[in-house]
Amino acid sequence: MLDDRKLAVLRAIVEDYVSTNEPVGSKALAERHNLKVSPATIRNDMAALEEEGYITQPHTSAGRVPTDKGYRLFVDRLSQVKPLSGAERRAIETFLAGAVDLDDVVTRTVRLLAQLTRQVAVVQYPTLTRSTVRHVELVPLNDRRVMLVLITNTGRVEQRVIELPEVVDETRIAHLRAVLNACLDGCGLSNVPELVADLPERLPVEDRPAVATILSVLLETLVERHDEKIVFAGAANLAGADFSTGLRDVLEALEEQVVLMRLLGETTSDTPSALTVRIGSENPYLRGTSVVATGYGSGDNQLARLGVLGPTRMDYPVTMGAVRAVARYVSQILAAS
Amino acid sequence: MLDDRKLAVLRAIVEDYVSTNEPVGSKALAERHNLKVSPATIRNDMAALEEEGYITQPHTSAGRVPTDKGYRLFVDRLSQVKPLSGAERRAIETFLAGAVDLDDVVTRTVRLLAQLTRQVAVVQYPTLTRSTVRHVELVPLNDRRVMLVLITNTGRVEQRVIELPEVVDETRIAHLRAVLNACLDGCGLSNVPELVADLPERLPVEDRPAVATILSVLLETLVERHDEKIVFAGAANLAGADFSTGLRDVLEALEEQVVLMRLLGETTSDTPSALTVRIGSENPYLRGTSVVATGYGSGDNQLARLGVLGPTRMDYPVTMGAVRAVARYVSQILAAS
DNA sequence: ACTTGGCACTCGGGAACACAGAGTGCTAGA
DNA sequence: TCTAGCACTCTGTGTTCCCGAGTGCCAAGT
Repeated sequence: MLDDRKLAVLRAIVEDYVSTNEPVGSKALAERHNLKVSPATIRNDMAALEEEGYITQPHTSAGRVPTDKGYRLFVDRLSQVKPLSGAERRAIETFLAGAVDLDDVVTRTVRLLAQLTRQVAVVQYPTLTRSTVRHVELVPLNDRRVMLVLITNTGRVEQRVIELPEVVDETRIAHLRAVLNACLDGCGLSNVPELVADLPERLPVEDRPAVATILSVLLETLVERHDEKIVFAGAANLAGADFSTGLRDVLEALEEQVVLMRLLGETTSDTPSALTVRIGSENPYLRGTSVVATGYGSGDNQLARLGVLGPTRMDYPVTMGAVRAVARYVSQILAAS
Repeated sequence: MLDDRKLAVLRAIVEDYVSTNEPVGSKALAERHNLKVSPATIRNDMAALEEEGYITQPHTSAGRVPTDKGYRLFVDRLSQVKPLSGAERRAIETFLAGAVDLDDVVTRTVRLLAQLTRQVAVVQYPTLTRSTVRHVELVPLNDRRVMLVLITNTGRVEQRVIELPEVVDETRIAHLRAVLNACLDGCGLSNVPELVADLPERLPVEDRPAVATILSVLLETLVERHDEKIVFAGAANLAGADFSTGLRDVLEALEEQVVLMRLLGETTSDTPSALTVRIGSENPYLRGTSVVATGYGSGDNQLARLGVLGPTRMDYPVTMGAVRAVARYVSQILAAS
């Protein structure tokens, strides 16, 4: 049904439309791409493509525009990810290398990605669930308060101030800290609940109320942060583009953690580092936008996801190249630290 | 030059224009506000107001629109801050009370303010400079690495992983921690550099390289975070409004920490908790927007600033009321913790 | 000295209209 | 199967026209 030339025509339409933002007609196609055939022939092919739903015309007697289905075919079969230039790679590397802590890595990554793609970049913080405890710290603030600091192997630090039910002196706090660390050091966060389950029983009875309080806060920390933090950057890049769904909706979605989460999508367990492309109506919310995302993290344990969000009319090969490259570099940085 | 009636006319113009977003004419004014005079009289007053530069007409034979100068007069002399309703107050209180840590307080505050004012809310993190050290923690990660955690009295936690120049065993780390805390506990952050200056000399010579490394990172942390973190929310509220300067510029400014900082302005030392209103061209960048801001923090020590950013055509009394109220509540919350 | 009604004037914005140009679909011929 | 030609259909643009809101000014009234 779709011979090679028709596919070439579709590719040409997508490329032209992406670069010009104007419906593309048969004549312009024949001129710009050397397809070796006349506009009339192209018109026939276009009619076929439209019949199949890959392209559409905004109104009679205007050029054609790719549909979501057309972009999908383009991404799947007609294009290949465009690698970054050497200069860009070096820029990424040096920019990310300057990060001082996890927060900084994430902030730099999201800005970098926004600048590179000229789209809105979205980065999820490394997830807690798959990371392990590196250290638990209990810092006495005064005799009724301690600060709980949880440090993970991904460099993430969670802290909470805990109001104790009774006065507990520092040596007992220190003891508890030692016990906690002995118990949890190096363990996966998801195992923490079961590991601390019998802890109160192994401690002096007079400490139990305090321990119970501390443990409940600890568990709460793990649970609450389970819905992960997500940041974005590059909202200014939305100003130019026009969204079918309206700019307001997009901005609202960006500030809604949950929606953003859904848009980035789940890391598919089989091929975690694969690029996910969701085009237009394939998205759960925000039908008018496309999302290019991928997991990142060192090797086998994927930490979280990052990607960009933009209009369906985007340069997929370049965007995919940038997302993939940034994901690799940030994985590398995180693995090193 | 400007008698009471002319001022009343200006006030009416501002109020009408803010609520309708359309240039307001003499007839409509005479009808809606009971000014007891005829449209012709109002026209004369309007001519005088325009002469003085308080209002302007977009084109001949359209109604009048306030100028920045007009809004300025309105804010300074013709309006008073509108207090929030009881329901709103309770909503603020309960919403902010649920915060678990500093991050959470800031996030909740900025969202709350955005929702309350239907503008873009901006909140600066409590500044480090005026806060004091509550605790310094050194956590050995392995024999060549420690994590430095700095906890301030404002609940802020800074952490850094430090690569040591040589292997240092845990007891020596523990000792150093004790020394650091003895030295710094309760001290203002700005005093830290001088306080630690002679520290290496007071320690065994073999520890000095490690100590020097740790101290340099500590000082770096203080300096680097000196340019404060700023967050915003409610960008979606920009979608409706029209900015003379273009939406893109506003969005860019929002993501540029430095610009945002300048927009929020400095806390004036004499009356730190006063509301600052910058209208249109009074702003350093972003001439087309207005900023309503104020300092927050408990009592005499102001911690940072918060405020909202919107079009010059904004409801100043309501916005000012919301900003003031939120600043008070968040100050209260921070003082309690 | 202000205020008011009347009146002519100005301009923006919407409706109606024509028109050029791009693009298409179709058909007949190579 | 491709190509050339042709008639057709739109959109977008430019033009014109006109209504109406709103103004400025003047002369009369209080």
